[in-house]
Amino acid sequence: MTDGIVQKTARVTAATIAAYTGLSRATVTHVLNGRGAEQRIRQDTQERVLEAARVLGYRPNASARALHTGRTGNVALIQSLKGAYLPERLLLGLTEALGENNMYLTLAEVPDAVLDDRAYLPKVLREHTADGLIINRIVGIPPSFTEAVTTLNTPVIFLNVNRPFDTVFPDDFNGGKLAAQYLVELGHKHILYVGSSASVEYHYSHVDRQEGYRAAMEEAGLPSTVFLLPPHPETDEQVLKDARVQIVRSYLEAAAPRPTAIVAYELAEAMAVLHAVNQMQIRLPQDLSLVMFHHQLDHRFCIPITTLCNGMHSVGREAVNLLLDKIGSPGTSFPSRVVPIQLLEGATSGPVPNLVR
Amino acid sequence: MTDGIVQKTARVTAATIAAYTGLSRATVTHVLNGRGAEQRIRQDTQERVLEAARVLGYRPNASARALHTGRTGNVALIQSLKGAYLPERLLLGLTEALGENNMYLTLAEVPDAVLDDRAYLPKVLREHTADGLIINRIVGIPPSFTEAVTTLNTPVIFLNVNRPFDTVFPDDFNGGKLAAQYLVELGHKHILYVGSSASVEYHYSHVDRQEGYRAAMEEAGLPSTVFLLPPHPETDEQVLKDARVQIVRSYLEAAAPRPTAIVAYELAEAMAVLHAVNQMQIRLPQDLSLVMFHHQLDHRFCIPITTLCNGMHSVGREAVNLLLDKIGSPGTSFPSRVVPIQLLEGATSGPVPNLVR
DNA sequence: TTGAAAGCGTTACCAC
DNA sequence: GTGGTAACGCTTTCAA
Repeated sequence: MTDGIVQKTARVTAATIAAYTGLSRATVTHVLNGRGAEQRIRQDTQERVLEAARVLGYRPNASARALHTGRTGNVALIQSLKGAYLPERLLLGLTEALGENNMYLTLAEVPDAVLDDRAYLPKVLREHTADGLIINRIVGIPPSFTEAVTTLNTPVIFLNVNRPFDTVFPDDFNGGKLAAQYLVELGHKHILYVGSSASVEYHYSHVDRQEGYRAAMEEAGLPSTVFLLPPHPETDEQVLKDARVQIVRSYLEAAAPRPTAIVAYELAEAMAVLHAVNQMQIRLPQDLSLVMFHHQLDHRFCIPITTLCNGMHSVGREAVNLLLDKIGSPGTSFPSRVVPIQLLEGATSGPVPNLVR
Repeated sequence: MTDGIVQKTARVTAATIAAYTGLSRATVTHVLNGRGAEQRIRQDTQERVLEAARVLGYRPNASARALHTGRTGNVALIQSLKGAYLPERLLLGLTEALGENNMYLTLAEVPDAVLDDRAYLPKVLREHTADGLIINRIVGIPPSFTEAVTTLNTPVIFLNVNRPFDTVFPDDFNGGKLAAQYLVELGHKHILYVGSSASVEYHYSHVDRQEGYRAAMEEAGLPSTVFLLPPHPETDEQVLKDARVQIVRSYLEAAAPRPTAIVAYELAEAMAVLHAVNQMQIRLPQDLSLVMFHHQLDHRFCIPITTLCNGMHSVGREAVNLLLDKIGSPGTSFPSRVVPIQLLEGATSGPVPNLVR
């Protein structure tokens, strides 16, 4: 039982293997890193090393390697603690692409207070922890923060904001066009866009989706109508008092002619429409088509809402590619990558009702 | 302009500061680590060091520190790539609690194929990358994987599975009880539990929620009725053909007496009920109360569904606490921590209709 | 083929 | 108060 001795040993390093096999540290690491053949190390020696590593339960120390290579193998995702937009698909795209490059994603959430305080930098930026940074704050990034980050001489890219360089974001303008074009194609003439009001400055997509819709309607020679709901509530108390269903209902009841199709800014607006329409005995998709922007065709909704999918999986993958490019050529700026939005047909959209056609 | 020289220098280390200030490396690190007073270093010397660090843009190298201290400051979250259950609240709880301990969360998603292959361990387990591991696979963890992980002599805990030791999970049994008790309290006598069938072996909560419901009904001297839907679809094509709304509707139309309240296993079941009920002109909450299990009172649903909240934020925080305990006393097993489920009242539940009362 | 040795940046102990 | 120095575990170059 040769391995009885080492069973409980705390740390197994390359040196442990060297001692165990009676070889030198260099030989061991050569074999361990697959450079055995290159270094013309005897086959049986190689096997001896590998076997020892297995028996001893050797696991290379990532910190030590990082110290030597200057690469941590980590990418940090930085975002605010509260207002984070982090759909699973995005996370999946990020980790998947990083995994393919033998890297990890480190989550570094930052309290809003810290983000806004010019003087204070979060720990992840004060240390040298990651080979690159991905900034995923949706709401306006304070310029002071952006500035602080860019002076850091660590490669940085941004996610889901509209910037000309070093950024990955979905093509919401063409997404808006696509939504309208799809409905026009189905024969709809009265297509309503339902957005959310107070948020025009909040995120570029509020503008872009709407503008895309307008552009497509104009191209089709159709009138565009935009209806903005009050911003959706943020606390549990507010949401209980929320009257958006009522507001949509009043609007639709008064609308003449009543729209036969609706483009909703996102899930919250689509749900307001859905509930209002249910109360009014309007059936989807027979009487009304409903499409919305979302990050996937959500299976949990049972009756899936036709979705303009903002391709968060691709956004994640592209972000990694862009960041790796930046890590490869430090200091260079790359043009932003705009990810197309795709239509995923659900069960809430169809041809225009006969009545009108 | 003294800092003109160092502007573009690639790496700034403690040695750079030492050279810049003309002090020794030791003095510099003493000051940098706040041991200045303790080491009785002159005030102006300290300021000189701090100023230099600021000017030079010094950021300590985490790998070097990790190498020395033996602690990486990272915790790895391991889960399958596809079937991941990762609500934002959980992530928030994890990163928040880790942040308070100056640690980071590293995401290591693992392809299912790898998880199931006995021989192959994912990179994150083959290396020494993190101080502890959190395993978050919902569906049955292959025993071979669990075994491989526990022989790793890195502290490991599990999340959202039902194990007696080293695990954090929500108290779904008492959650089920709470759901029923709440509705009984409101005067309901005919309370239906709607679950999902094929998944009884899939996750303990399928059993526990249902059993909790049964127990509470029995205690109240009321009959319990369980209706199981076919498992919810996984692909976009299947979801379009999904007939669960129809199934719920048929069931409710035939039910005598018709339930006045429903406990849904989770969002997918609640949505099936919601759509069916809408089609049948049954109003929530006047004619029917609906509650479901979920990780938060979801604001995007506009009409929020009364929720049995499985406290993912607390689960995340507790998980970190437990893991830090394990890191503190390696080798020890701790009893699992069961996080209570809380009722968040939405707009879909209320007193039993007068008719019956 | 194998071994010796330097160095990555940090910390910490021990002299001065 | 301050400075030298060893050690953490790994990689890599150069000799033997």
